Amino acid sequence: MLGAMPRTRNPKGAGQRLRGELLAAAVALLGEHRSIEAVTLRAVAAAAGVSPTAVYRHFADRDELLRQAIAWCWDRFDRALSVPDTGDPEADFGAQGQAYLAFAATEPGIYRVLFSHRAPAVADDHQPGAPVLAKLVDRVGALLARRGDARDPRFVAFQVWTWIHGIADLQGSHPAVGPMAPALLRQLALALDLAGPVSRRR
Amino acid sequence: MLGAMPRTRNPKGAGQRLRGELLAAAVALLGEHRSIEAVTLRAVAAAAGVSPTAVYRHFADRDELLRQAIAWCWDRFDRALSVPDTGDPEADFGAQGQAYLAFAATEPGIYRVLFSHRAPAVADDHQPGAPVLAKLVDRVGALLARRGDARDPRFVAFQVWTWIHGIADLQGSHPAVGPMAPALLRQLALALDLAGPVSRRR
DNA sequence: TGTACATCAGTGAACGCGCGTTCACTGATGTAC
DNA sequence: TGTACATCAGTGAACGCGCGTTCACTGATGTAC
Repeated sequence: MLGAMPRTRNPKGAGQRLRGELLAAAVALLGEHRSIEAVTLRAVAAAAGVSPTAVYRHFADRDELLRQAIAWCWDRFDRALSVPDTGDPEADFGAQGQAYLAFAATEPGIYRVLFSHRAPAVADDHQPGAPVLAKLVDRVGALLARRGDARDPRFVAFQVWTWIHGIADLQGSHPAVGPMAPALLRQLALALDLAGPVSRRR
Repeated sequence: MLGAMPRTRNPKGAGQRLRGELLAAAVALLGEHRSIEAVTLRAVAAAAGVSPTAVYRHFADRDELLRQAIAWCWDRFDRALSVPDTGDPEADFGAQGQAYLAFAATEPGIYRVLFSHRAPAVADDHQPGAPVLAKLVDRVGALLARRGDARDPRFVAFQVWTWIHGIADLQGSHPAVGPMAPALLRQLALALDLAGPVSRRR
């Protein structure tokens, strides 16, 4: 890929340019290998068309390089999930679900890496996925309020999240799930009484 | 662990004993590292208290050792899912769901490894998880029949599977999901009309 | 019963390789005079 | 305008390490005579 062309050295003030190229290369390799450990500093450098030692001008070590690459992935995921508010909570919820599954379908390796972390014993706020989850809780809260549904938004949000995560994760590894994903998403909203006629639950 | 004690050499006819010990060690390491690539032949040998070369008496190479270790994991998972048929499909379904989540909770690393494979372009029957899925389709079929529910058992089984996989996977990485798992499982059956009063769906 | 020997479980040294990291360096370029 | 120099992007050789795999071997033990 990038390593193929000889790559012209950056001009004097533009040393930061390589930093971005290294991060982009690391993210690409994370997606390809679907794993953090399999991404080597030397491979990232080679993909950016640069010698391994050049990496140390921008990152303290391999660990920092990969930590920042993963942070960049979270950022991309978070941005992919930012669907505009149209004032129709039901439609917005569906759009966000589609955006979630679309990201996981387009970047299955990266999606897997994002959720491959071991459970750290920290508060929910420090979890890397916290902004994503918060976004979901808000959306579900707005939707329940609009529908006059008295269920706990947090619990319902976890129902939505666990289910959509299962669809997202399996569509990347089980061939039958991918084509089913849109139907599964539609039925998810119905089964959880988040779309269609307001039901008995209050 | 095993490597600590000096280990007495197996008697003449019992060369196969080491084979089992190596597989057990490999499975343990797979669970610890939550990844296939991170498990080295040398580490497996050391855990079994044996020199690296001894592995080659039982497996052609590292690849075969790990392939067989993973097959053993599938077998364990499949056996964990074999809950007895009591004649009450509703209760059996709940028991199997609990068994599924219990396995993933007890062996989160192994569960993750089992579902970490890239999607191979083969028929469903050759998928490693095929027996598990087949078991689920059967159970769901029996349950729908008993409840006089005309939905497609295969589709409902995929709804169940994606959701339960999401719960199982996230309980191993997100601290808030674990304690919620039993409640999520109960509500799963209700939301999908697989428990409680038979609803409008036919 | 005693002994020679084939069998068999497992060892240990060695290989080439890719890894992360260090260190001293090169050479183009903007800037000060 | 010309030139010396400091700055800065990036290199290349070298290190110690753990990896998978090979090869020739060791030494205990069951068995045949």
